Amino acid sequence: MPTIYEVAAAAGVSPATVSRVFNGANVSAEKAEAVRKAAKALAFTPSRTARTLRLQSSEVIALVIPDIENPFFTALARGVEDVARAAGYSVVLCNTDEDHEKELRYLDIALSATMAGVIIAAAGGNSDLSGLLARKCPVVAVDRSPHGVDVDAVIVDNRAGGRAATQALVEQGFQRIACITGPSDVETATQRADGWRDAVTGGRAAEADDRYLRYADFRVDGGAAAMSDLLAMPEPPDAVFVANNLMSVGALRVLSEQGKLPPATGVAVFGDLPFLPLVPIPITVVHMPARHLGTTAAKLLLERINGDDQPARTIVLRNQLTPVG
Amino acid sequence: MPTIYEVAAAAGVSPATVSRVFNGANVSAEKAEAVRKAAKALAFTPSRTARTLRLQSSEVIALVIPDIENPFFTALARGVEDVARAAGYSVVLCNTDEDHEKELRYLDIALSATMAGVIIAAAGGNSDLSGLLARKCPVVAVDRSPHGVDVDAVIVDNRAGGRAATQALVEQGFQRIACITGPSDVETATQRADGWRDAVTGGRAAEADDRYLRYADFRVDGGAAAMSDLLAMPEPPDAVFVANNLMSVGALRVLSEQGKLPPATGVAVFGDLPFLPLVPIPITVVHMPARHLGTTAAKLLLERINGDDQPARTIVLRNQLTPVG
DNA sequence: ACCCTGTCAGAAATCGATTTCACCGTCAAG
DNA sequence: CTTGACGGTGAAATCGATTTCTGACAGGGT
Repeated sequence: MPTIYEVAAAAGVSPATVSRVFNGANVSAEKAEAVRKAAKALAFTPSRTARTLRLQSSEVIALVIPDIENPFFTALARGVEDVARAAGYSVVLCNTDEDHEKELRYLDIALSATMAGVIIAAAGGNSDLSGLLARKCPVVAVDRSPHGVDVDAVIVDNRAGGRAATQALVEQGFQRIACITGPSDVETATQRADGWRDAVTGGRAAEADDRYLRYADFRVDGGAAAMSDLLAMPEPPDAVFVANNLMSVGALRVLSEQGKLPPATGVAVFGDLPFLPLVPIPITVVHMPARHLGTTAAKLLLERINGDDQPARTIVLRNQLTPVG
Repeated sequence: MPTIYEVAAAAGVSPATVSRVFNGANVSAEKAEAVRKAAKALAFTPSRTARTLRLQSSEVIALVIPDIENPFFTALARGVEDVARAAGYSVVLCNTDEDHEKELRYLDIALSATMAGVIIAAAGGNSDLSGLLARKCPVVAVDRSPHGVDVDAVIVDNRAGGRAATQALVEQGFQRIACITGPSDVETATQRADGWRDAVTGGRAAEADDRYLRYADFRVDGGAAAMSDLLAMPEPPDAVFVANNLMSVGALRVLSEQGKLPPATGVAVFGDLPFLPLVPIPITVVHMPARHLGTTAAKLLLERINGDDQPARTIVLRNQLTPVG
């Protein structure tokens, strides 16, 4: 790796001048030309590390997500990426696997590498953003807003979505509507379950319908296990609201195995499965604007990076109910 | 961000001693204790940037992939991640979107941030790894081995897989077997098509069967467009070999729309669709060991990082043919 | 003539951690 | 009693780019 000093020597100028050439300061035309030629000849690339150390900030933003194998989060990542790179920033993806330890490690890296900012879909429960906030590192929460800390957030109305999805099942005439949701320490999971509870109890007081509620892990196998469990009940449900996309794959798989696919069983899902709609199975889907969540979060973050310090905002995007199949 | 100097001052020692405490060198018990206490009190985290600058290397490896929304690559990423973090490395994901410019930019970053190494599934055509190689930055190619450069590679036997998949269709009695493959400048695409050609021509000389060959883009919509195109032929194919997972989604979607789903049409796919097998559609799948590709590539890279400099190796993993549905 | 302003460019300080070098004790071997 | 080895420590150099400070020089106004 050639350095700025070698370029300077080759061009017969000082390192300061080389730096100025690359940063658009006042340099005479001849020297600028000489520097550019020397730089090309040496295949010089300025060291980002040195630059970051000196400037105490880089043009990299960290995107911290809990499950890289979930298409929802990858679509969201694309949204973040599009906006970020248009503004000259690079995005590095960090997969926490819903694990607080991994999450903390990545946040630590973001901080000690003085990244420009962090967009985070927090792993379950109480993510520790105190380090970032104490150092005034710009943070935007997306999809899930971490417990108790006051940061910009871009979310959807999980309760309303859960309610609408469940309501659709009610209107289709199903009687015993179960709910498979995510970990009880993940906000989106409990809120979607709340929406389900709203709809099944209707105006009436809540009965003991939590018999039909299952907490799983937002993953395929968890959804399958919960579905099996529900179907094994003495009085099994005749419909199910599944609180995320991956779990619905597991649930449908089990229903398929037991010959109870829709329309025999009512199914409503929170979130899209981009690779699902091959075959006409009549299910209800609450569409998640994944990419928009990402672009919006990225825009907020860029504003913060550029010095905006108004009080934290929460942006709630709409999600649409669409029957599929 | 407190620095090592502030910790040193608080603990009443020199910065050198603080560094030694954190790097396991010889320090007396009392001083070590004092340093640790001061560091805790100040919430000190050593600056990775400064460390990287001084050591001229970091514990971060870059994983460069062409499509983050393809489950194959995210599974591969999980494999890389597992191995890397077990060895104390962090992984940053870089999505090139099959775009050479983006790819080059990320490789440039990897270099100028002195990352420990790069694992790359090259965007189509001739990826420029010369910068990395000139600087002796460890590189491992995965899934696709870049044109002309001699680096470690972990791949599957695309031609054999394509042949086996197509052969299965032949044995099922289909007569006019089409092929939808990826961009013609992506090695895996042409190799899989070669395998298809092997099987359809059997022992005989190749006829003009390229009428049934379509180059698409390895994405859902491209697969759909190619399938539509094929079905609009005067003598449409009665079976199709689709060279990657996402395109098969598009193809199946079109077949579904036209009421020609398997078994009416024969379908064989190169690569798994984790979210596909909900409904029993009889298709043939060439299983891709995505995660294994990732773990293997990561292991090779770690060996290189640790100084192994034997000649470049190519590891070919097996892929299994499995009928599904 | 004199001063002021502005442009251009180099020397040197700076960012924060690591590491070499030098030095001081202490203890064991000769 | 000397020599050497070794553990412990700090001062200072180092990694590579940026930026302040400073000075040289040119041109314009009075």
